[in-house]
Amino acid sequence: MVKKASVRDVRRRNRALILRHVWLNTPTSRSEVGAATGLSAATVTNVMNELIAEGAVREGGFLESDGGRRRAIVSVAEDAALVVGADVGETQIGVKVFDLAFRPLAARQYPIKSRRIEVADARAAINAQVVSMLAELKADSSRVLGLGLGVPGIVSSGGSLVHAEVVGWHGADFSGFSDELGIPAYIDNGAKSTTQAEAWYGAARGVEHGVMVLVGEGAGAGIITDGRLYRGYSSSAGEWGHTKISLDGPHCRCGRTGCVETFVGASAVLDQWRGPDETWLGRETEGVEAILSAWRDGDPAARRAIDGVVRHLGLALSNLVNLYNPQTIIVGGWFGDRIAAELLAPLQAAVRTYALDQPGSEVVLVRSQLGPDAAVLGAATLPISRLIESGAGAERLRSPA
Amino acid sequence: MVKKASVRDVRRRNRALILRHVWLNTPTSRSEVGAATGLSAATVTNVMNELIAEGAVREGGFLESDGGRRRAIVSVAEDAALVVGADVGETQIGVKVFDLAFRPLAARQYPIKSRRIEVADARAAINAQVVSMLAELKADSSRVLGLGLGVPGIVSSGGSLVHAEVVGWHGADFSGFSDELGIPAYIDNGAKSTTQAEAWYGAARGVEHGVMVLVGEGAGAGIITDGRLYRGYSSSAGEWGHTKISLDGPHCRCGRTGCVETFVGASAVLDQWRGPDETWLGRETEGVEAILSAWRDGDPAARRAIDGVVRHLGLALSNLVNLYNPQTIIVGGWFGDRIAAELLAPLQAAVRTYALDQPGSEVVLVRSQLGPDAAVLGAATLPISRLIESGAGAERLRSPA
DNA sequence: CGACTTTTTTTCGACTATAAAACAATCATT
DNA sequence: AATGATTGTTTTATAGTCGAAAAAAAGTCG
Repeated sequence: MVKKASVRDVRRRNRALILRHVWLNTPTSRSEVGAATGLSAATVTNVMNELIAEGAVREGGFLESDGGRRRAIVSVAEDAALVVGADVGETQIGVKVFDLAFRPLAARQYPIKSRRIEVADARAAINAQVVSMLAELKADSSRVLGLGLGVPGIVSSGGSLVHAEVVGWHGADFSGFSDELGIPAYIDNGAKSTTQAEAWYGAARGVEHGVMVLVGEGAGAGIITDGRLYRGYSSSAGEWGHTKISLDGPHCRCGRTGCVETFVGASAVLDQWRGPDETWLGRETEGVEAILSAWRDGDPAARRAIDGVVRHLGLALSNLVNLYNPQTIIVGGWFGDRIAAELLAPLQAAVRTYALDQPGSEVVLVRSQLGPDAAVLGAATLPISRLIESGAGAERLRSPA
Repeated sequence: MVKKASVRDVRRRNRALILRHVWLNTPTSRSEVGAATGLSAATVTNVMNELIAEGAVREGGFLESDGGRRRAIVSVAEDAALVVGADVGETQIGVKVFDLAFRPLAARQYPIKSRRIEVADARAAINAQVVSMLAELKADSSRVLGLGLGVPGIVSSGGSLVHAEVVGWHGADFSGFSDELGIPAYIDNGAKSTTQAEAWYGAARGVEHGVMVLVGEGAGAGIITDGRLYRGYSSSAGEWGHTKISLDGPHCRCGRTGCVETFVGASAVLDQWRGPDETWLGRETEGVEAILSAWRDGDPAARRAIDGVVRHLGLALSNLVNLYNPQTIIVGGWFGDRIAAELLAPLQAAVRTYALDQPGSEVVLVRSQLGPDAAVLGAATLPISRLIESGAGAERLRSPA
């Protein structure tokens, strides 16, 4: 329900508004912030000087004048702290260290061999990578604002338990993370954090109501509502990959049947092309290039399979259109992006065919822009997002840099 | 995106908070309001006296004391204005006049014979009913705070155009309504307004994240998110009845195939029971009682059909669970309510089978509480909802009563 | 050099909520 | 019946908020 408000809330909100604009448009100026937020120049000056004093924003240099006083440049205090993003994917764990302007300072990959990684192993791997990267950068863990972690499952109980049926995690405990590293940790579903990245820096910039779908081996989605991620009662909203578009259909690795994943996931499509006997494990990307090439050459089996993807994906997306009424659908994921690159127009046509006229005619499909790095980048937005929304009283920012 | 805030917004919000509590808990007292909203006694007194001066709230009488000063009663100024609710259903148009405490003062029904009513006819019928009811009540149209209208379709363009593919309305224009009657009109999708009614007075009271489904001839849904109705980009979100759970399947009246409606709608189920040759037009409710009775008697065909409803409805609901992650699902609509009355437990079991473990285990199914009147009641909440959210500077309330 | 423009800061007024004190009205107990 | 405790409501004083307007700063241009 709506909570009561007081004058303090006004400040918190406007601080967040200003900080957010600086972050997403750095470098900028006070007058620009005023125009963009609608706040008066007086308030902008007032709040900005607070933020500068606290170390979240840096002032320096001027923009050229065109007939008046020069605008003083304000920008993110990029060296005030570090932020770490980590993403547990299906084939690897990626970890990156960024400065506060999201420039990457170090990156590591940790391959997952067995498809099903144990929770303890994942935690240990991430811990080890972070420790070694910080050592390499000669940075103490106290300089790190936070660690954002994207996981391939549902995050519940305030971000400590992870449920990922497809990799065998049932209530995996991630609560001790921050203690072990001495860094505040924030955990979120990987599809959601990837969506957050596209919303800040990619194809979903400025989108108020949108859906991002990630299609790879499996299928996930992130929902943007009023410019924010939609979470639902316990943060698991948007689990599109296991919605059902068929009453029976192929078996899914979640143990059920008819899931979207089993129609549009990469290996499902490859199996449909060459039959289930030929195994693609470990070389799915090759397989996808092969089927696309065969499709371009007019191979009938490839044509059937690709047509099937467009039809099934179009249908599954039309359900999202009817239910969420988005203005934009961003198609991503390594397989989804390949499909979108070749077949965006037919896919959009399929969506409009299956969706109701009114929401269907308004929705526009676009490709994702950030590519495979989005997951780690998105994970790194978690601590920043928290910082901005809290209005940034971050003590960590004031520690010596 | 988030808008800037100022001290005025604080007042608007707290006014809305107080007014809302008075409305939904009338009669109440200042101290109760303070406890419920978290606002200080001083603020409550201050705002409440404004509301009383403006005519939205009435003071009178006292509650018994149990060891202190008596609480002064404050309540909705029920006779300060009238409000009209109208609902265009599939078989009839219902219109009711309420006072501000939602006590019904007059009610009318207008049967729709041809299944497909013309827009002009619907407008004329509603206008005529409203005029005659007001005459009967000896009330001038200037005494009416507003007319809320629920329609069986998508409402766009700020509430003036209605798209209802299944009744043949493509961009039907409802913009002149208020002028003709001299009453401010508010239009919304019928499923949404019904959901609003259950949220205020029925099974969805206090639900922050919920889904209400309405199953009759067709199927609709209203989504509650953070205690408010979810609308999406152009207010059409929640069109669950035409999401697809099958790749081909039976033809739907929307012109597509595989829609949820074609599996769980009343006539679809009756057709499945007795074959498409027996027509149930005009006696669907009889038919439903007949099939339920046959089902209780162990009739195999009825058993198959009812099992099918539970399975298909469970599957279609599980998609909503995965996508919206609700804490509660309210099952309503005339057919849905009958099913829920007999088969709520198996239905919940089916939902949990098909949904992912985590969101599935948390969701609870309940029956709707308000019955068929909810649609008209919900429509009447539209002007009140607007009044409350605006913080109620309503001039209409000050006109002589 | 002076007029004009643009950006930023300062000053001041209008509103808000709340804590604390004051006031009001009741009950319970002696 | 008097007294004190308790509960509800109003008044008063205070701190914090934004924004309009004035002032100041720092340019451009003729």
